[in-house]
Amino acid sequence: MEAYPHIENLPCFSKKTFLLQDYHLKATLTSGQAFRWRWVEGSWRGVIGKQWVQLTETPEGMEATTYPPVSDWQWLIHYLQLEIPLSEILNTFPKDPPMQASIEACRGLRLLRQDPWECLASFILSSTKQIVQIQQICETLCARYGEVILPNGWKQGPAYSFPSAERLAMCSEVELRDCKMGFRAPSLRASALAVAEGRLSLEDLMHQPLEAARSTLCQLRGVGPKIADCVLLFAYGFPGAFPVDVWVHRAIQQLYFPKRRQKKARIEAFVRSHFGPNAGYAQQYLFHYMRTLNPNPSSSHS
DNA sequence: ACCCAGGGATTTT
DNA sequence: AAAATCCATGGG
Repeated sequence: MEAYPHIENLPCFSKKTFLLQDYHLKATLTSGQAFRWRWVEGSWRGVIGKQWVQLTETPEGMEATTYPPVSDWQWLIHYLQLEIPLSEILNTFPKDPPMQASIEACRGLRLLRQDPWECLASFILSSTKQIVQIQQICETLCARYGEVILPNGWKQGPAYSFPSAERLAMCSEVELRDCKMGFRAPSLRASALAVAEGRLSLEDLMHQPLEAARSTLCQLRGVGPKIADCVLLFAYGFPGAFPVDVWVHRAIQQLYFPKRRQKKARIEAFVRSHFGPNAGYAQQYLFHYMRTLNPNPSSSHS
């Protein structure tokens, strides 16, 4: 019996501290943009690409730990959008009471810049699902079809990468359904095949105008305007993408038109004209504000 | 125009 | 303990 494992068998992590200002880590990681961050023993743990990541808040900012070790941290800076001028963005928001209240409620909330495939796949799975269930489906999918990143990366069990389009394209519809995704299975499979066979280039979308990228995404099965705009905003960073889900719809209705109910077209016209050049950012602040205001939707319809 | 198709935590009855 | 609710896309 050896008292200690051989030193060469110990996982080698790398750590780096980041000075942060105006960064609301919890709101950023739990506001329905990404589905794989978990609060474990005082830190946020997740997987970005093929890196296991642990983020621990400190008085000055944040300590990041990653496996396998890296020397260049640009990928993390980019994912977390650490270096964007947030206050300039917030200054472009409308100076109305709902937006100012939203800023007050979650100042420091940022839009992540996620991998396009993971983002597209996750939001195909998100339709008609609540955040908890989306998390569960993603977890199952990763455990079955992702690669092991770190054998004990979670509190219990290994951390997995998000499965590639190529890997998911090899799955049958039945295998995907078995991950509890129901009628979304054929949609996920179709998009995985389109990417794997090169019929859809997720890189190309980055260089296209918003409208063109949106119409490309909307041609995919299971992708409507809401899911398309989520991908355009959370993976590509199109500042004008504005996903309207029931929470945002409710926010607009209740905060901007409390007197009488507006038709859907009226709401759509309003969001297009009202929120300025960073409408997508504004949407994320409204979304989070609305959820903190009223966490249980069933008791709030009127 | 309506109804359904997974599902499972959360909330209401 | 049982029943209703949530959620957004496509198809009949």
